[in-house]
Amino acid sequence: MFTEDEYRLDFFIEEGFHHKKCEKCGKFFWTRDGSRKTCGDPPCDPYTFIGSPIFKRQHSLDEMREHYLGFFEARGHTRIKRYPVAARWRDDIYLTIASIADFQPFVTSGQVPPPANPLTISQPCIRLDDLDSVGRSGRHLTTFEMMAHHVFNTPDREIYWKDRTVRLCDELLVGLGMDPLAVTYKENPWAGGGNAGPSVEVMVGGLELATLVFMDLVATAKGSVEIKGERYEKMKNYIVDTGYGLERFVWASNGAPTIYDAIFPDLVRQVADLAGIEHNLDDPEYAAIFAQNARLAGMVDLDEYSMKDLRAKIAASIGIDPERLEKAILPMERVYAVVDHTRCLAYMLGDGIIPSNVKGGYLSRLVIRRTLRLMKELGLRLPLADLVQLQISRLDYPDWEESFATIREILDQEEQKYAETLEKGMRLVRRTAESYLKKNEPVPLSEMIALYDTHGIPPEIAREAAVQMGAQVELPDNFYSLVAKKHIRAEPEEEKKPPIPGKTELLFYENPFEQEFEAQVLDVVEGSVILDRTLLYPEGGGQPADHGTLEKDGQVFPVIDVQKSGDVVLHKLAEPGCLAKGDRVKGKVDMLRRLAHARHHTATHLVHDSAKRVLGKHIWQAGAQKSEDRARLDISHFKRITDAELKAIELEANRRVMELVPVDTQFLPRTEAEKLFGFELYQGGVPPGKLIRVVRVGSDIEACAGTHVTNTGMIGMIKILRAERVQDGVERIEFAAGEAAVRASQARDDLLAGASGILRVPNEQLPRTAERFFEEWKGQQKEIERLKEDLAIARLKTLVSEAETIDGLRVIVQKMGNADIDELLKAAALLAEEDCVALLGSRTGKLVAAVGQSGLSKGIKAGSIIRAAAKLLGGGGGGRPELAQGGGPDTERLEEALAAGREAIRAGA
RNA sequence: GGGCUUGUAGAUCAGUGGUAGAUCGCCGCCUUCGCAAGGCGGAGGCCACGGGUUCAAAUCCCGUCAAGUCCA
Repeated sequence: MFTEDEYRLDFFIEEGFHHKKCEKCGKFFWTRDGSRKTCGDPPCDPYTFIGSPIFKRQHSLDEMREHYLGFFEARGHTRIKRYPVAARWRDDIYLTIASIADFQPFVTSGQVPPPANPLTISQPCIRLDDLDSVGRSGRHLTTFEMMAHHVFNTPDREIYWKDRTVRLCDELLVGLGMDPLAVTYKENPWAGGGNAGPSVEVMVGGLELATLVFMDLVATAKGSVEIKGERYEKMKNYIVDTGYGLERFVWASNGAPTIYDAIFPDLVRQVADLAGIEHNLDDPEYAAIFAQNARLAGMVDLDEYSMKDLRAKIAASIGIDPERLEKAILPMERVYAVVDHTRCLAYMLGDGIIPSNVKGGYLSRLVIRRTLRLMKELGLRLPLADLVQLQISRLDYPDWEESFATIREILDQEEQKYAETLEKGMRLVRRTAESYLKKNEPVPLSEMIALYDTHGIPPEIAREAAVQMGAQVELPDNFYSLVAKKHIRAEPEEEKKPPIPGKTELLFYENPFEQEFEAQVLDVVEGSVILDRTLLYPEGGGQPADHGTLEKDGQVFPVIDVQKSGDVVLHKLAEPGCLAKGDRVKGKVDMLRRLAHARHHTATHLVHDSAKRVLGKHIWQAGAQKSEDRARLDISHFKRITDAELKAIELEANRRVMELVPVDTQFLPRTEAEKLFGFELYQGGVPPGKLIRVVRVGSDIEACAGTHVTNTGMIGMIKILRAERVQDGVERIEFAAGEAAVRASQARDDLLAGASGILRVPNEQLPRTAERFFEEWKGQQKEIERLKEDLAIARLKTLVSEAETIDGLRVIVQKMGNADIDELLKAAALLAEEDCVALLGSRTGKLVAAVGQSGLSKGIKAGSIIRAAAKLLGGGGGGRPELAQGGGPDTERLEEALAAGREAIRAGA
């Protein structure tokens, strides 16, 4: 924990702040108000700002954002554009959950300089953790803007630290008209994401307006500071990480009963109107209900508190019937949630998150389906896309309006998909309910979990349908946590190897087609050779490692793998231990392999660019892998790529090849590159480092560390092989480039030639002929069926006439030549209809027995006959009493088998 | 990335190793002035694909493809 000194700032002393301990929660805080006894945070203090705003003037979201950014700009901060809500630069989170997330991990770790220092930003963030509380608590949002000022201090240069941070915050608040006595700064150590530090929560009127974090600790095994069970030690760099809730500032400025009424009153009104709900906050009695609801909901954690208890408490405090309260408030809670969720969707889809059943896309689908359910409950009949469009037209992002046609298509499709899922689900529910109804049992919990977990039917909907059919349903309150329990499992801890120190000079960027180089062995680590310089490309960015050789004193050692670790390149030799530290070697690159990789790599950029042209701007790379003979590119797309689109992409890509476009590569400072080209640079992930390599092929510009050809003409040809759907929302395009493309085309020719050769027709007639053959084959199959039946009928007379009489029954035991099992079955079944007992066999080792009415009444079972007979063929058999089949491999013993069968019949099997 | 589920007639689904079924839809006939309903008859299935186990696979096992769903 942190000592009091961590928080004893000059500012607090100069301003005459009192350092106090909260009477209720025991936490320490700073206040100008000598009479204050509590920390200011609910539940120690209730909301006081509802109906009596904290600030002197009411602000809209845009006004407040501008005021904030302008304030910090005027005080030496550089204004930074927002980052996307899809955190594509991170592999640990899907959504941007805080402004500091923009700068993790490379800026916070010091590997990359910040875009500006100090800086200010208003970052839209999405958090779905409290989804259930949105609309109900009066304060939870899925989407909010975190306004922030950040400082990245280094050992060489401190810009400012705790004191100025708090001063700026205080100045901002007082400047907005806050009563200086109203604010408390509550001490609350912060930890998260492997970092920690002292922090203060800024509380006014019971509302947490901001959190000021002083990140100066990093998690280590043997650190000297312990916070929340983890050990930390001091970092060299220390970071001011602030977060001011834009929406809360606006709420505080107008004192509306809920945050939703404060930040988008117009949309709340519109949606309420559409749902036919009168939402008149000018009515004091009505407004009081919502105000009291928000005040009390603000005091409790909804997760731990049941809605029913809360409602009862609120109803009691206002003095109305809980049912009346519920009736007044429930529809509005849904309206609030719909308005919030549609704003969330505007951001998600606007920033290119394609709904899917996995990863980040799943989160957008989750919100979509939740919103659709809410809309249905409210009786809203309009398309979801219309509501999202309202949100988009309200936000100042012109490019979203441009791409709205795509967003609408995605939403309409999702709406339809969900309707289908539910419809399918309802049929399943009805079948399930029916089967339990028959058994006179309630539908068990395990079925309800399966319906939700496996088929996506929310338990509430399932129950309603089942109850309608008269079935009982078992559905406990903690349903969702029971589902969650099914999924819990331990995360395997991945051990990260520390990077190897040192530096290998990379020669392949400057001289992409040099084949030979000289170098010195710096070290040998675990059988891998580290050189001071190399032409061999280490695996990375979906491009496999170069192969080649290292030569010393005329001895040649093949290199079978090349990997990067930190700034050094490790060359793995086929026979380790041949080279030692200090050796001078001559290296050589396997140029054919390298060229194949380079062609595929540049081709990947072209295919990506062409896909964007053909399919739309929502296309993002979701992964890529190259090899010598093919490459694959995964792209985000919301429906299957059609054959025609695939051809169009192929043609576009080949046009770029034919245009002989030069491939331009250059190293640029990261910040400058981002400014010039935006986040579209980062298709293949975000590389670390101050300088990033920008590869430009015509209109396609990407950050990429791979080796490329210098002109698209060198690719020669791109042949798309196929597209497959790797997940909902992600399509994979496989293709070959250069020689590999030629070979792939030839392989297809071989397929075609092989097929048309068999049918002895020219290629052009292949489809027609294949179809004719298939149709004829089907027809002949039917004809054969019919003939077998006719044959069986024709034989019937002869067979019946050869019947012997055993124990008063007509018994037929016969060989039927090469007849197959179908023929035997048909014949035997017919004989049974004639009231015979039949045992028929064929030279193929198949046996069929059938027993007619009289035989059955004597207790003769076809299965027993078959078992007795088939045993002699070294096989087995079985079936029903009236018809059974069997057989075995010892076909030459058929006579004996039939005889044994006859014996079985005689014995009354 | 992990879990669960599904693929059978045009549609919805039965079918737990032994001759592939039901309902709706479709076609024909009967009935009717005509339509709907009804009655009788019929067509329509590489049981997703490829392997394996077995005397025998829609059914069991493995893989591939297609799809649904929950979670991180």
